[in-house]
Amino acid sequence: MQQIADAADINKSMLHYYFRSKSDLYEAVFGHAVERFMASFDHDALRDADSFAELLRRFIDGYVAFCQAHTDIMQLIVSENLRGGPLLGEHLQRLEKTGEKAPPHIFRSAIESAIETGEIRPVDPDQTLLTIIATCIFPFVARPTAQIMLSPTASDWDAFLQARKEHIFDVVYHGLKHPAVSSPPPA
Amino acid sequence: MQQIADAADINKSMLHYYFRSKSDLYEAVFGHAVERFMASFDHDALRDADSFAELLRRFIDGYVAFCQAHTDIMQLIVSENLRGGPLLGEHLQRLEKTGEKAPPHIFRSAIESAIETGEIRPVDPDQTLLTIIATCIFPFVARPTAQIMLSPTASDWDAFLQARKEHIFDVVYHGLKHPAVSSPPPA
DNA sequence: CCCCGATTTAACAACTTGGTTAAACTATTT
DNA sequence: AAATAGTTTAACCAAGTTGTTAAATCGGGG
Repeated sequence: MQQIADAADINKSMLHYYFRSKSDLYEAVFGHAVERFMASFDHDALRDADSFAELLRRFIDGYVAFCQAHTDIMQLIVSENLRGGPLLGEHLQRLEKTGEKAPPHIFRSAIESAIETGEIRPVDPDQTLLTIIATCIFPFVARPTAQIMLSPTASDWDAFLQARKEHIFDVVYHGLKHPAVSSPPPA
Repeated sequence: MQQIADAADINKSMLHYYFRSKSDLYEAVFGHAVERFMASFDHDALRDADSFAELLRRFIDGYVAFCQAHTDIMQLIVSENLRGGPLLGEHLQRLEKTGEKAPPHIFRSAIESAIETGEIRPVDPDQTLLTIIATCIFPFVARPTAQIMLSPTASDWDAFLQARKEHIFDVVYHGLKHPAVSSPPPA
């Protein structure tokens, strides 16, 4: 608490004044992180995409960029997940009530639409969503290992991420789209 | 240390007797976890696969199964990664010296071969490896969130993982293989 | 001007932590 | 039987933890 107060350039007593206990403080911080994290699913560029391919590309770009810019937030959320995440329940359900639709649900329904129009193969939307998120987030979660085992050194990390966006889109979209046809498959 | 000693059903003094300090103990445990984790890349079933598709399928099955059976090991490794992983360097390099080839490298060269034979498209092996690992591990890293936002409740978690193996193979292999041709592409 | 909330300061209490120490006891080996 | 390594017990210490308390200080609005 002392260190937190110092870093925030306020007084330790003030911390207890506004946040009764350390766990209260953590919960507040975590709630803030969850909101920002969820909001990252839902930026304007996603709304005016004329194809699923375009939507997917923008989603990947935005998502990786968010993790890149706010590594701390992402780490906090992953960390809470690793712990078993007792707080996740409350906060996620709170967001589902507040916003009409939780951000990831938007993308999921986009997947379902794309299946109906025949742009992509019939896949499980949940699994697909998880796959996309996983490929975007994981480099940040396992960054030290990735940097040791794969080629990228710390210096060209940004370049690696740039290439990653393209790779994810490339592999995932090829993995989802209908093979060699652009129209819906035979019923 | 007291709790650890109790859980191990030994005496607290014994812990300091064998492991001088808590960080020594942690390092030993972590090293053990790394070895087991790396070994999971390298099981016999991988060696006699007659196609990249079969290799990929077996790798995914084995990897998800490992995470399922040894969640604690995986959590420890991910956790250390999140912390910035100062220990990862030593242990990973130690393994690279010991074993002739680090396990993930085997799979990477398999990707390269499959590219040469034309079974799959020319993709970045590093990125591809990271993608496959990410899709396998991430459900465990983000399990609480996944269970809240996606359909699976705790009871059918195993069924979800079973379906996940198939989904990963389905999407990733479709994403990698050459579209509609089984022979190498025109030079 | 005075009051009141926000803020600071500093000391303090209760408790947990990692780690040490010394003495006694046990089992095995020589 | 004697020596030795492993093991237990229990008390203890220094440092760090969260959290509390009370008094002093500051700043603005009625």
